[in-house]
Amino acid sequence: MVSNELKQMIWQSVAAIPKGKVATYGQIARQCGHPRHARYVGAVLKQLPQNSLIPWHRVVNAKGKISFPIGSDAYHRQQTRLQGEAVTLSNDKINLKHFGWDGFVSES
DNA sequence: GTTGTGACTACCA
DNA sequence: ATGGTAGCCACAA
Repeated sequence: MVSNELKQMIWQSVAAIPKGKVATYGQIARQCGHPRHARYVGAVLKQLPQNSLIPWHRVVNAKGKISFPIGSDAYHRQQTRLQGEAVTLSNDKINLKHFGWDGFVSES
């Protein structure tokens, strides 16, 4: 059964994202040893309970944007959480550089 | 076993 | 830069 262990690793990886930084689904998947499972990362985050301590809001797509339709409730929720972590957005785009597991990866 | 789905990506016009 | 397309792959029905 792959999904259980993968879920654990995903939670662990997401939880390891430093405050004020963000990572992409692809990075998380890669870090877990499953480079092609970016979508599954999203699926797992979706399953997280609202009271979860996992900082799911620090996970964005490869374009550095929130992976929700702009203006949607979910989008606004994540945006709010990010701003609460001192992360800002300019024109729906994350400003801070992405968190890289071996340092930092330049964006923009 | 087959089909549809998706909080994704990379590539190309 | 922006939008469309084609791979991708676990999961649920």
